[in-house]
Amino acid sequence: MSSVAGEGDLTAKAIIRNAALRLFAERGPDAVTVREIATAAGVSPALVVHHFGSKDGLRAAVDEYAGQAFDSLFAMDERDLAEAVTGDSWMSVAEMFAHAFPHGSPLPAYLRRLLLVNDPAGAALFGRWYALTRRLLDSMAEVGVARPGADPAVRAAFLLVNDLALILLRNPIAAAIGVDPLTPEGITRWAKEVAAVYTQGAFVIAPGEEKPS
Amino acid sequence: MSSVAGEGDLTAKAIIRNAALRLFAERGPDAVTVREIATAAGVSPALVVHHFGSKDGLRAAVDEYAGQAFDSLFAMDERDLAEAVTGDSWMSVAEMFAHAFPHGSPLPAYLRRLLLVNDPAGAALFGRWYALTRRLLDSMAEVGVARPGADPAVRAAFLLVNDLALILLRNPIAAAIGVDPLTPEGITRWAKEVAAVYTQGAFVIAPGEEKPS
DNA sequence: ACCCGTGCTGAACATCTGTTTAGTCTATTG
DNA sequence: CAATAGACTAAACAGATGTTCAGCACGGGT
Repeated sequence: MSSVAGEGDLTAKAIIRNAALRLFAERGPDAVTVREIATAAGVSPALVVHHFGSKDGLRAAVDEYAGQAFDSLFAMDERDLAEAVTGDSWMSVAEMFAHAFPHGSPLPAYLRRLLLVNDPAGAALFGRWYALTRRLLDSMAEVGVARPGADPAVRAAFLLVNDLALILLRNPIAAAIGVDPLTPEGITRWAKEVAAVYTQGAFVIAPGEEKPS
Repeated sequence: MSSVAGEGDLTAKAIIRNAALRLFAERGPDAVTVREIATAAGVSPALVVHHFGSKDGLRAAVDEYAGQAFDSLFAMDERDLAEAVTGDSWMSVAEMFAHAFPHGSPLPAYLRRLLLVNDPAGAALFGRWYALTRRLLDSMAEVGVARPGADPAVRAAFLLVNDLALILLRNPIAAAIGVDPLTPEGITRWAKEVAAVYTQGAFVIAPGEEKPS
């Protein structure tokens, strides 16, 4: 009996990749040894380099695998863009995450690593999401459901990073509010408050009392 | 001539700590070797363990040093809380960061690492900032400059993580909007848009068209 | 003058790392 | 059946890493 249960009839190569993905997401590729990955996958260390050439090859394979998962999410978003514009409300990246990835998936944590380390793959992903956010916001402004704002470039970035912050700071948030915000219950509660702030605002200024500066 | 210039008459121990702080912030403690730190500080590898006992000891010393820097920021915020409540506007953590730490300081990147890894020190820091945010928000609501919101716990977390996201995603944001948001110019442009969203909202709903679900 | 503690170093050590090598097992093909 | 190919492994190897050790320089106290 290997240490991996429930992997079904996956090929050993896939089992190794999955184990690496999970370990990389949790602790980062540099802090994980080939021997650890091999043990987690229930194989010998030599087999992982047999299948992936080297640890860097495995890292690349995991990057590509995760990238495809994120891109499929991205494509789904693209497809529903028109619906989102005319539809009822703002569908956040975090909501899509919570909806698309089953509980316990290592992908949110992997995305966190990707964005916070200065990884070019993470920068590219952020760039694509930013472009999408800008387009979506423009469309919504045309229809009249979004205020354009004085500085659309910054506004789009603001809305996007607010979204990503939920994924990046998932654990501290969970500790603070008492519920994991990437679970169905958590994301519902979170989205409700986000919608309130984005439609009604959070602060009040007496008319004409703009910041002078 | 050592490789370190402008360190003045700092003690060697302090020079080592500063070099370690910078390297840890950039690449993470695990990816930095004792020999690299020693070279950057212009001393021998043996001296760093002579002063700090071990690499882990150095890590702890750097953690404590950075923690004190963050806490001083925190205290400053606490002192100005009353002023902030009655004052003109929301002073974000990011604004305080941009204001308090000179350009090129490794501390923002260090905070990023602290929050990224599931470090208890990072969790504690987040917890303190969260408590402060809640208190601040309550006070502002009493005075009437902030809407309380239906779910104050979530709303405070939302506002806080939006703030931290600016620090965490500094580099991708800079690439997207073309200006580093932690520079004086960047933070001004950013804060203006944040204030607009927080006071006027970003989206419009026709009255009575609340999300049904 | 002597000693002693402190800052500091070069060299060595033990361990852990990614990787290689030689070889076993198993299934498929001729 | 023999042979070939690919999945897989145990053991070893070279390099890097954290750490230790023995000793040097040097300043202050007796």
